[in-house]
Amino acid sequence: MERRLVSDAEAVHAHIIKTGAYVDLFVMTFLVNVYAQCGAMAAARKVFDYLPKRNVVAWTTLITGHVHNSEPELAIQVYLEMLEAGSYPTNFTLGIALNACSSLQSLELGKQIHAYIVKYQIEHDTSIGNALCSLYSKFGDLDYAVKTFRCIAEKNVISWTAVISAFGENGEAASGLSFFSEMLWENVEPNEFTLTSVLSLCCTVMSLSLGKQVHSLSIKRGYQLNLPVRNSVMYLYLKCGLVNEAYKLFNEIESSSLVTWNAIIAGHVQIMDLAFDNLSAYQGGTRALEIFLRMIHSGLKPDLFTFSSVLTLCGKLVAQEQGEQIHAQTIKTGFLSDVVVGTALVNMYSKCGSIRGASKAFVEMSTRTLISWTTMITNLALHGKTQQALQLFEDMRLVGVRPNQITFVGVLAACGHSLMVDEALNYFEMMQKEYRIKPVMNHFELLVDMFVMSGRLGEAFDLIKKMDYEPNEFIWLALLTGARIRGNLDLGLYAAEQLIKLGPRDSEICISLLRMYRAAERWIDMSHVEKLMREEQLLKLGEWSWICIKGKVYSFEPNELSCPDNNNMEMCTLLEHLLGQAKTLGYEFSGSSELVDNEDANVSSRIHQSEEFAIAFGLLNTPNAAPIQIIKNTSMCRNCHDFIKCLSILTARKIVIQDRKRLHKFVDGKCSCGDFWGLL
DNA sequence: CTAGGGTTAG
Repeated sequence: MERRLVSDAEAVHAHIIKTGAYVDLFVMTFLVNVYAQCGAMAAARKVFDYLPKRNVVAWTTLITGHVHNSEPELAIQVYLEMLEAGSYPTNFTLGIALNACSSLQSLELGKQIHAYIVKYQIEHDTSIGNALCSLYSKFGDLDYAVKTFRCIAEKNVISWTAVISAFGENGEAASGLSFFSEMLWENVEPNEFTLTSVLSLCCTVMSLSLGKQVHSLSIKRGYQLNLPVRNSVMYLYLKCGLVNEAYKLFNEIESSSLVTWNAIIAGHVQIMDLAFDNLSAYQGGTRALEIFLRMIHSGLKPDLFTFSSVLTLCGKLVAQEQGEQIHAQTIKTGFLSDVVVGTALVNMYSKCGSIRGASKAFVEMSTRTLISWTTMITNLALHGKTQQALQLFEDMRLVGVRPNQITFVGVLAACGHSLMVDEALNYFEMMQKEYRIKPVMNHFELLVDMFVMSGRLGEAFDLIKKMDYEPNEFIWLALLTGARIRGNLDLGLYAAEQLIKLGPRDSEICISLLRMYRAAERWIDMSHVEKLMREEQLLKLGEWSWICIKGKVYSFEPNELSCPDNNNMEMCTLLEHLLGQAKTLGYEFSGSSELVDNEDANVSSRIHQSEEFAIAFGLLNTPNAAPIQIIKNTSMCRNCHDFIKCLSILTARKIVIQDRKRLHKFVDGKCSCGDFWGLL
């Protein structure tokens, strides 16, 4: 609704006085509402205080005004004042009072009001039931929210919308969608609120086909110009990869709101995960940064949604410089005190390679949620800080925060870094016995990896057979590689067979298969895989690295040192020079890049991996002591890894590389990954 | 004269 102007309210007020209508209770209650709707609560209260008489509608109007103007404490105060004055609340009053309870985050007060409702046996009333449903949903009690919904005698659109969004709020999007079909089955017409909510659920479950149906339904119902509906559709399309459709909607939205901008930025950040080997996804990241700057330029003020997304973006672009600028802005605007923004900040520093910055941000948070703790634990694990991660996990339990599945993924990853298999198994048991958490695929992946890495192939295989999930390619690949290295050909070939059944998706998997078959002298299988690589065009993942300097992203491809062109002459010279120096430190080119696995490879035609160019570019374009921060879409090879360890000594720079699988932080000749980076 | 749903973030 359009926000009214105070001057309009005053004009109405003057008119009422002139005509003498101020003696009329109905008219004056209307005036209270008018003042409330333009945010002038002091004036609203003054009019209320001069009312000739007070009835429950007048009280309710005042309470509603306070709730809508984000003054829930005052709303409850007035509600109590009303009870003291001897007025009985109606279903309208109780509904808005329950609303005040959820903004106040006071479940206690909500329960008191609920008790009153039960006492007078009015929980079947539609408006009361609706309010109760959304109250319990906001407090995370989905079961109770559904229960109250079921209690409603005559369910209307609002009841259905309330329960559908309750599922969304509590991470049960799929069930929410089945309630939507139940609603249609009952012939209840969805409105723009329902459709927006449902579109958001489609987005969560990434169901483009259903989303498209809902989109056309919303057009059929005449909501194609409704802004929230359009925002949701745009976000859905973007997140599902229909970038052009999303842009079209974005450009068509004339009075784009902050939510529109936030959604398009967030969507870009989301699709960066969609295709790691896709350059355009990363260009999407750059574009998101540009859109953010454009938004600022247009005079819109970023809010907590903007800041959370953009901080995540900076983490994904490994763009610490930008991240620090955003950090400063969150301080200036006060949004840093928001727990989601704080958590995003922790994540940003860590992903940029600064675990100290992350710890500092974490310690300085005034409140922490489960997600904040989990973020910090997972990131400590990412940096190879096993003991600190496990200690933080204990701290978290000590302050009474209950871990979830993802927390345990972080804990197991921390154990994995130090190959603490038995400790990991203890935590795995704790998760199931003490916390009744069902293991997910990630847990099995980490455990299998750990077993394999420590040579306990039998236990790895037993675990694979025991788990409730179909083993995925990661699992089989880990087993295959471990078996090959340990010379267990039977097990390795079995894993290879399973991988073939899954249909290898990329060249890294194919290369592992080739190695396995070569070790087992299975020449026919080898040629089969080679054929597959040719036919499916899996021969080589396009390989890139990126570096972000001053908000601009530069990308690099691998190249031969022997054929510099004008663009890379300076970089090639620098690399050549550093290569020579590295040799004096004992660096030796092993002759074969693991990715290429080419027996003909020899020292004279050493190929520079893309990250080396990115590093050279960084060295030439950043100040002396600045860290070099890079992203790479494939896994690093060992050869490059050795070279970059030397570079960290030679250049006295911190070098951070986020590759396809993990974070490498090179300082003084050492890497945080501990030199084994899994078996992929 | 008063209400009860919605979009974007970690």
